[in-house]
Amino acid sequence: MFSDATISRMPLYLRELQQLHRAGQTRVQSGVLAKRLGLNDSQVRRDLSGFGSLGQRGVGYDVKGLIQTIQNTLGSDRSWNVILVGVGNLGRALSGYRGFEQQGFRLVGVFDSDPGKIGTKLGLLTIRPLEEIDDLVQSEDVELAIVSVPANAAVSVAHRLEMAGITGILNFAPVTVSKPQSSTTVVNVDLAVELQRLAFAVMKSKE
Amino acid sequence: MFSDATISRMPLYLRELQQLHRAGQTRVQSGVLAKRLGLNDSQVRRDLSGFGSLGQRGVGYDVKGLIQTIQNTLGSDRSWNVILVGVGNLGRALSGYRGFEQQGFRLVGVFDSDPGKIGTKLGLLTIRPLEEIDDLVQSEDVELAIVSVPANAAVSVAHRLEMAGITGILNFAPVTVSKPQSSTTVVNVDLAVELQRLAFAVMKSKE
DNA sequence: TAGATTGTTAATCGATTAACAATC
DNA sequence: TAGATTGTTAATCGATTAACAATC
Repeated sequence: MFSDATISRMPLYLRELQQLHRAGQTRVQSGVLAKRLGLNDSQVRRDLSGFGSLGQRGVGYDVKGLIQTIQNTLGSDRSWNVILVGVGNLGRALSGYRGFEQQGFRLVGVFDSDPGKIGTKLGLLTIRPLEEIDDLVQSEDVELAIVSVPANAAVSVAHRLEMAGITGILNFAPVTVSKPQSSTTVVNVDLAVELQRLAFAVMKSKE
Repeated sequence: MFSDATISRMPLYLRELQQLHRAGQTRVQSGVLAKRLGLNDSQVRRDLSGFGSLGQRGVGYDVKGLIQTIQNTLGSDRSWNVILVGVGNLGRALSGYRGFEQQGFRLVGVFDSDPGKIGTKLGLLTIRPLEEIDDLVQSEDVELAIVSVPANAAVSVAHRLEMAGITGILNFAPVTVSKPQSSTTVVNVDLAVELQRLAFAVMKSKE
């Protein structure tokens, strides 16, 4: 139904649509969305056509209806329980990141291996040892985990999460966590890699 | 010479090669790199072939030599001066992120619009008002900026950075900053979008 | 030499884009 | 009706992969 490329653009459409909705817009055209996201208008129509005929020719798309359809189809109408593993600088910032809860992600547990951190508070939550991951995943029906541990710990943490029944991992550790045989989905975000991508793209554009 | 897709994988190759180098490995094969990054071995050879014939048939690639070639070609043998604009939770975490300096990125200035923050310290640097961006970009030859301001400020900040002569922006604000007509390169990283991509991919895999 | 692995071509696959009939 | 914009097809473009000769 939807290609991987289309799926990965859906959160962007959703974000723009929600912004338009907040700004009081009731309709939007493919060209407008395309411009805001730096895409081609054909691409936007093609991406959205997967939902069926939602637009009105000559008029555009209904902002509210489109938001609801995307959310319904892709599961962001409900909330997801999330845990955070690794409470360093980045982990702390991620735990307080407003954008997550705004999209229906509920942080229900935070974990670290450092005995000095265990038992202390992070926001409203108490930092717990990794050994308690299984229990919480069971009791709270946790599906997603954010991993911000050091590189050398990431693979074993990912394995533990998988064993605990986590179905999705957002990995910020500077290693590619990919388990080809497993059913756990992983999205890797390496901040240093992103900055280097920028630098490389700048170099290339200067040629 | 290099496709965009290849360029965006280069930081990943570099990261794995540096890890192998630290671990004392002197040689590596395309299949090994592929496995670590979840890629196809043909793809790795094709990506690396852009540098010329660096491998030895029957043997593999020289780890150290490959690192140096990538760095030389793509400008990560030198250091880049970087500024940070927006000192919230995320900005603070980014300013202390070890991965940046390890790859030759030097944070030379931090800026915020909040008078309450201006003049206070962030690590070794003093937070300054946005008005001083131009001066610092000139005096320190700054090429890259990390933007972690609220969504509504991001576009005007990006514009200011562009005017100041910044050539690359790593944008963490939840808006797509793209200036089609400008020569400034932008890489957008929206953390909420990444988490949602994960959730959508999980939904899709469950179908 | 035999085995391994690269470099590179050609085939495949998937994603983007242009174009336009359908229709609001 | 005239103008605008969708939905969808067909064409294009680019990226991935399989395969294998070259060669260490």
